[in-house]
Amino acid sequence: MFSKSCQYAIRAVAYLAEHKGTDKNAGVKEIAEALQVPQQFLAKILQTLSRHNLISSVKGPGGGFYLDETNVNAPLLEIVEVIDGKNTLNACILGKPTCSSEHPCLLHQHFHGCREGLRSALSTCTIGSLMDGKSC
Amino acid sequence: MFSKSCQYAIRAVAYLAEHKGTDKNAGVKEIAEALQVPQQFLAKILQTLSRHNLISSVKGPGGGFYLDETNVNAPLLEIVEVIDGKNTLNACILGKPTCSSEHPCLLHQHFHGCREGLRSALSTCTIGSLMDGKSC
DNA sequence: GCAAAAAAAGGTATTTTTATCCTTTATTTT
DNA sequence: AAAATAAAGGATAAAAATACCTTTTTTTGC
Repeated sequence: MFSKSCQYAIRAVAYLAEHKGTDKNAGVKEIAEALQVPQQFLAKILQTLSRHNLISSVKGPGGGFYLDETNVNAPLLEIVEVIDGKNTLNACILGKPTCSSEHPCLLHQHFHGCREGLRSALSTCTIGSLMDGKSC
Repeated sequence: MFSKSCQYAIRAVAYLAEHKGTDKNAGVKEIAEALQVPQQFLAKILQTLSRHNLISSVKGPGGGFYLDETNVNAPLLEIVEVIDGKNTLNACILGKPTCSSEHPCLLHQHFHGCREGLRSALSTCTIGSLMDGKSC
């Protein structure tokens, strides 16, 4: 469903949300250790998120990543779209290019609801809403 | 969600089901062209399915793949398990090793229902039930 | 028996994804 | 100003997934 990059991205953002309010920023090293994921790989992902203004960063001593007041308003869906592409939640589960409600694949109806449920959760749930250990 | 191998596998089996009753067997070439997927890659997948007794095959002229009376009773879930592994429908959507109902990841509850819906469809729907162009 | 057909099997090649390394740039502290 | 810190960026490496090619085995029809 989601690539590892995307999984790491969502989890990293959740980490930032949970630690928002702390005065100090979270460095790649800290996040990677907390999530138990490869540090340099995560660094790339955080760069991408930062470039797309989904998270914020400061360089230098005491620097790291954090969420500003704009970041918290973005829905989680944007993370997915930035990392895995906008089509992730539209793709046919059997990879048929022609799959749609009009020309459903044999699993279409079973998967469609699932996908839309996820999409709506990811659209509704903002990055900020993950603060204080809340779920989506 | 499913690897391409698995997507091709399910679609190929569906093709066999739809063409069951025809007196002639379906060759790799025929199936690959019908599904618009790489022939040699599909050949490997069909081999695997055959080795696991999910489909049947005969070599030589007039040979090819078909479904026998045992094959038709297997649920589609077995295809998924053979190709992508038994854990496919249990894995956490965010890749957290510890994710469970007791320790849910932040998308757990939204994804859980989806996964179980799919699992139940794939368990209920046998290969044979795809004959006559039926869906799951 | 022989030639052709078609799957089985094994190996190789390509592409994509995941992961690491190393240098540069920006910032902060001393 | 110098040193330390941490992200940014570029290039490379390793692994996995996908795709292709060649040979072998089996079967069929002549």
